[in-house]
Amino acid sequence: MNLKQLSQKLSLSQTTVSRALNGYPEVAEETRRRVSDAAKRYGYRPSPSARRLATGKAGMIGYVMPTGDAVHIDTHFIEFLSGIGDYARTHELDLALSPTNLEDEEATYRRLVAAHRVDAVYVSSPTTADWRIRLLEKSGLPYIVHGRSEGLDFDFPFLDIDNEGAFHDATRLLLQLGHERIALLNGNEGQTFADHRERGMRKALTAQGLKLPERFVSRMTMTEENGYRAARQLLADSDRPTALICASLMQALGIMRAVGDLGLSIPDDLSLISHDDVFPFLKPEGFSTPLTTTCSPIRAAGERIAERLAARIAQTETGPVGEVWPVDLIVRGSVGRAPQQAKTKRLVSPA
Amino acid sequence: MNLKQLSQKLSLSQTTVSRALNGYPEVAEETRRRVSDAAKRYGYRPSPSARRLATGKAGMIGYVMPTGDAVHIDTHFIEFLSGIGDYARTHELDLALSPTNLEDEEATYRRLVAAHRVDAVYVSSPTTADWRIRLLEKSGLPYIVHGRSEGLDFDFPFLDIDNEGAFHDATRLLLQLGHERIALLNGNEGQTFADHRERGMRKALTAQGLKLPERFVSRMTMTEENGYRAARQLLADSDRPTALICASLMQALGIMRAVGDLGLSIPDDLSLISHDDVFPFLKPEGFSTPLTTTCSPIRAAGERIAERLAARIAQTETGPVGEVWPVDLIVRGSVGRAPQQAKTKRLVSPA
DNA sequence: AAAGCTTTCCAAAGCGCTTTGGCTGCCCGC
DNA sequence: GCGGGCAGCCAAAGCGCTTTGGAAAGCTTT
Repeated sequence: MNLKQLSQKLSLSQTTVSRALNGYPEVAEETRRRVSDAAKRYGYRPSPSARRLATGKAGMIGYVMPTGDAVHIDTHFIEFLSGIGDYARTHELDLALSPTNLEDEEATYRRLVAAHRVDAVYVSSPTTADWRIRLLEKSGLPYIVHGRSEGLDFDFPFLDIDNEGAFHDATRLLLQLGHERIALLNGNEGQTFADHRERGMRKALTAQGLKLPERFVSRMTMTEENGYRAARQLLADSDRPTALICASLMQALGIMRAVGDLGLSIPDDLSLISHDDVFPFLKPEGFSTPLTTTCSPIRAAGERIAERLAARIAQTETGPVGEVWPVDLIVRGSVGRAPQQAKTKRLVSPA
Repeated sequence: MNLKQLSQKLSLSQTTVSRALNGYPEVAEETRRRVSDAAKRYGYRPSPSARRLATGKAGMIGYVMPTGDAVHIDTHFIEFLSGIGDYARTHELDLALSPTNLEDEEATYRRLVAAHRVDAVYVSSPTTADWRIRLLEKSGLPYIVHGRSEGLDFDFPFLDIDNEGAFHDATRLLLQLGHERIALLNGNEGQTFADHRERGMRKALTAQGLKLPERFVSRMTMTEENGYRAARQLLADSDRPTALICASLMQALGIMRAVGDLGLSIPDDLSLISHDDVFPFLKPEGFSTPLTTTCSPIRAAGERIAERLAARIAQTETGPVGEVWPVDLIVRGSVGRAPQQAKTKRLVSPA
């Protein structure tokens, strides 16, 4: 069933039917109802290709997917993708993936821009002064950055969560509980989200006249393995931290294993807070010691980005609109008062 | 630059230019050369939407991506996707993802089939008597299964690797080295690939008059964590195996960690063979003890599947074509002769 | 030399939608 | 009672490609 057939059934012109269905104003309400009823009854679905040809839109949003040592983004990536898909599915949008290895990444972006096969692009995991953003900005192709980038001399549209605020609040909570030696297991340096989190933590510490010593911060690709390693090292020290904040549940898993291996316990010996991007397969509330988290569903972000991308394609959204989502701090069993021992030790030999 | 403009530059009709570019026979070689030269010079790229509208093909291959607790497929999935993309990129094909949660999976498939928005579909990780295959077979939509399914009453097109042969050969190698207590850390039951691997192993053992006791096989989602757990348990036993075969590098990582924790060494105390799907970020030859693997690049499979899918769309391939790729057994440092101790023990108290 | 093939090209008709540029009534104001 | 404005509809012209149904030219065949 196509437009022509449908319009004949209704004894209307294709124009009117098309307009009725697409919500144009110059059609009587009564007619619009008739049309959409009929469309539903006959199961009419407009052909995407025809629509695309007529409108000149590709009906696709593109993503350059780096494949290679970026494995740590996988789980996040899949979940984010799902969010995009949730929206795309219901809005005549498709998701086109352009895989690339890291060396060809720039070429792949250029091709994407030149070939004009996608209407919009999204960029994930931006780094400081990210060249991809600069490239897209010049190209004129609609885009949105998931995250932020610093050090660029122009503004750009983005969606980010308040990483700084989240880690600030988490740190403050630990301080209120009497912790003074708090360590950070962060993502890699240069990743904006990681830099922001560290900044948030430092601000909270500074507000209490405390510092974050370099031996208490460790930056890494956020895997379980790396979390384990870093935690082992950190906790082996006699002057070990009494609290730990980490950037992903994967790291948290590693940390908890390290804690177990060392015969320590959470939260008695160590308070732990992790950021949680919300994976359906990993629930911090289900951990043996339920985990306190700063929590922001990455999937919802994907959905929102798709929505905004659609708006940018339709030109309903323009300009360097930035959106920062607040992050919830959800307190569960993994945090507690600073252990007495630590206090004592500090009295004996103050920093 | 579109077809019309190009044909005017060449003083030819659109028909001829189109045919020249698409390799139709009724065009003189000389003309074809002129045309493709000009196309290159002017940077002509046919509009996908127009082509799609004219041909009635969607120009897309679809994949229903389950998101949820299937996290263990992530890394494989991304790598496979890259392979598909490698082909798709150069062949006017796009990859459309339809994310779904497990409950809606069937509905998502039905929608995909009904909406007619993709020309072909691929199915991954088939299980025994997989209903998705049955559904697609009925639908008439071209599809290919990555892997196999048993218990269906019809044949279907697939691409699979010789999982049975691979694990058969791996087991035989271990037997030749004198191992008699060999354990298996497999994927989940019901996953065809896992069943095939177990079968291959059993056959090799049976050929030597040996059995695979149930306490020596453990089936799991193939994560590092699960590998670690299973290995800890398996190796804690005084009657522990002298060799281990596992189904993925992730498990192998966990196993190696368990071996380290227990103060054992590879290959002196334990020989280890893993299957390797070949990830760019995880090289078994780079492990501290280089790992012996049965090896088959999953990315190449993705590429081949895209190629065959294209052929099926073009009707150059029809019928239930099955393709089984051989798997290489690559011997590295992680295997050695069975430890003497084991032999001795066995002499004292034979099974 | 006429008829019949081939080879090589072309004009034009779609594919199914959107959108431009009217056209027709009808109501309003004067 | 007449011009202007507006709501509601339509015919037709694309969008850029593929493909059908010739047609012209050059050969071969009888």
